[in-house]
Amino acid sequence: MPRLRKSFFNRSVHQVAPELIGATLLFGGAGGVIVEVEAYHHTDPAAHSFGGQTPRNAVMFGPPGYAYVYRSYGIHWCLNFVCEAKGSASAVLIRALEPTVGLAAMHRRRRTTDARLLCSGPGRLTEALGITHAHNGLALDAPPFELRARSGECEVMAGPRIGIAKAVELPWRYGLNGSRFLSKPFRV
DNA sequence: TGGGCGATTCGCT
DNA sequence: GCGAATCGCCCAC
Repeated sequence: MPRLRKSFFNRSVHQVAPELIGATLLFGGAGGVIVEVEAYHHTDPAAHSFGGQTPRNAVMFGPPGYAYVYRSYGIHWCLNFVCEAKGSASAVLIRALEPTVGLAAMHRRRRTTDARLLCSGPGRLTEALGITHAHNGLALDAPPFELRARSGECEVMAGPRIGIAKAVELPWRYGLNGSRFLSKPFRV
């Protein structure tokens, strides 16, 4: 499994997002296989970067291959990977993992014994991995991040994104077909 | 300077 | 399935 380098992210979010399904994401020695992501493009009304650069979304306007972490609903942290060329302000939201590594630490941080509730949702997976605003802007190809490309083929589903009010119809949510660790099932 | 809102989760029904 | 919890960010005043 080759390690993902910054050049992997220096492409269209619509290429990168489906290729992240099946890849392995580790943070500080815990994590698993990415089973669900969403693409956000700077021309997209639902993207944080749509309204221009602000202190909050500044990382999205920087070079690709870095982590953009923001707070959602005043409670949860959400993890994004910055994509495309510097200034294009496009990113992939990581929505769910199949937990495989560091299970004990993730169960402790999530205070649950149910493996399906560890990383099945953007806020859940950041809590399980211990990711917060302190990690905003970190490079994805250096510790504590470790990203590895998927080893074989896998069946990727596409569908509408979740929890947004604008551009609801765009099918920019991607998931691993049949995974039990999706935050919500894909409509067939 | 203040009010409204959000890429969510969880518990209760 | 539904609604409360909860607060930083952004824009309008």
